[in-house]
Amino acid sequence: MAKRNNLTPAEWEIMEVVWALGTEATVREVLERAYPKGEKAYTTVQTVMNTLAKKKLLRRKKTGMVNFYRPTCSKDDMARAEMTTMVSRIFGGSIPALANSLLSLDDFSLDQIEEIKKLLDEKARELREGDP
Amino acid sequence: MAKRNNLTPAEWEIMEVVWALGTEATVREVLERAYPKGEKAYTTVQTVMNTLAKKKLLRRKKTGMVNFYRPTCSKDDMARAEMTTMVSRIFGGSIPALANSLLSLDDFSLDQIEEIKKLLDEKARELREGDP
DNA sequence: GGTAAACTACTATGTTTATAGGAGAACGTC
DNA sequence: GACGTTCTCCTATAAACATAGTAGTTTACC
Repeated sequence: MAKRNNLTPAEWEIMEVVWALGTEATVREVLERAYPKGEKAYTTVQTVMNTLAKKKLLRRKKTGMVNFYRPTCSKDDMARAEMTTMVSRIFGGSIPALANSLLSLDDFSLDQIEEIKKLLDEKARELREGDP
Repeated sequence: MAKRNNLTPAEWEIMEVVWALGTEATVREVLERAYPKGEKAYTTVQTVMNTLAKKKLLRRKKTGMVNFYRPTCSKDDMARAEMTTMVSRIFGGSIPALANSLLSLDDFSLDQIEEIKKLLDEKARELREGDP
């Protein structure tokens, strides 16, 4: 597995847009999508995207004079990585402990609980069949 | 000013120990518990604890010449806050989305699934009794 | 072929994080 | 009552983060 790269809030904001844009994106595209009212400068976005490239979360390829950036991993992958970090830092590696905290976040309806239990059963079945 | 309070890794490390120590703690106690082999300097721990006090996560009270620090919130509270931040930043505010990501973590075991199902049952019982 | 637009690369500033050293005050002990 | 220990407070450094300006290069158009 790759190395431990956690994203800053600004980096997340940019990555969200890159993921949303699909295959690849230029600085200008990201800028216009993320900050249509000019909330950030072109060069700011550029700098963030370059540090993301340095962190190997975007791959940069120049075509003509323009750099195209393409994500090296999916948002799901990144989310999982972030979750893993959180589980280990905050919940001592215990996913149930996180789940417990999650349960107290919001009031869950009985329906939601049932639904999650179904998901868990499904996952359990997968696990049993996957490596018996 | 808004209460924008997320903990850095170093701050978490210190808070963990303070919580573990119980009611209140001095810098030296935390130092000895957290870094028994002198991995960090006394003043480093002190600085972190002071920034935690500035962030209102520890309350500082001087008795004689010694400062005693006591947490202003529980670890659970803090974990919840962190989770909330994460849910909104990464999962667009959707707890189910987070749950889904959680389920795809690869070190998810059958035992853990059982444990979480128990938690869900408990929560469901609470809901039925508390909210008829 | 000159000019404006868009782009890149490099650099800069201010802030936060992480770590720690030094000066000086208070306390216990002999 | 001087001495060493332990504490606080203030200050300092280096790295990372957030934001952006400048200079110079390429392209597109008239």
